[in-house]
Amino acid sequence: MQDLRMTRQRKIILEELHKVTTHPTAYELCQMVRTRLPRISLGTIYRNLDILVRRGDINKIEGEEMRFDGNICKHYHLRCQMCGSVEDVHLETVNGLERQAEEVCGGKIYGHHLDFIGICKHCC
Amino acid sequence: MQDLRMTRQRKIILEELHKVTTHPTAYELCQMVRTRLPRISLGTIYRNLDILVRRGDINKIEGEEMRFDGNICKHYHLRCQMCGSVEDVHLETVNGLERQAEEVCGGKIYGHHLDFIGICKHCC
DNA sequence: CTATGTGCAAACGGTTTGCAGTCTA
DNA sequence: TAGACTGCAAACCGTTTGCACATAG
Repeated sequence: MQDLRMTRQRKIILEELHKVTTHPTAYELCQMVRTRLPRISLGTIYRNLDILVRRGDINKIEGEEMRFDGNICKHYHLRCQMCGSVEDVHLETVNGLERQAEEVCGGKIYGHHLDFIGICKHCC
Repeated sequence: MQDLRMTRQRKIILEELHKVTTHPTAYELCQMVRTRLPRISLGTIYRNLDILVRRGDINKIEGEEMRFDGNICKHYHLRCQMCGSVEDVHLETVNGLERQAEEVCGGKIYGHHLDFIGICKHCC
């Protein structure tokens, strides 16, 4: 990864993502950023999110559509089947699974993602 | 879910999916089915996969692109960062997580998905 | 017989990219 | 001042959908 500049756009994208725990989509984040940079394009949002993910500054959450997470501490998520939201689950992450999995299927395992499936308390 | 017909197409899609443990994409499955039904359309594949998922006959695996799993027993997956494959991990699933998560964040939690991140033994 | 299913092709929607001009370091 | 970055618009590509015809039950 070459010489990296901190542009006004990149800085504000990161700031806006750090303001929330809602894991916005690129489009939602674009709306948030546009309150401060009205002319920013969705393409710039995507390009910057990609760079920030590759630098490890933020996390990508895959699903029906991509969401982004400014919290890079290990944690789990709850996906609400009702409203589609992705909420943090403040639970101790399970240890030792990687080694077990490696024994069972070979290869090199770095970590795991865990999503709970259910209905969030807001929709219940 | 109304009156359900077992068409030639639906039957063969299910059969082809049961033949493999590779979690094919809709397009890959279409190629497989076309060896037996050369004129089947991708639209029909998608429509049938959707019905089969809703009936609980197969599972949908979300990610960069949708994949489908003919094995409906609870199990985990290894996502290879190198080749993009999704492989089964024959490991006991973790129990009791749902109750813990429900205590912590409320709502109603039915289950969890767990994906290991790493490099499969084929790419290592 | 009739509602469900199919093939086809066009539409959709999230994401990526080419380009010409801009701005950070 | 060079090369990274931006806004814009078009392209991309996986998925969905409308339609006229076919077919399972």
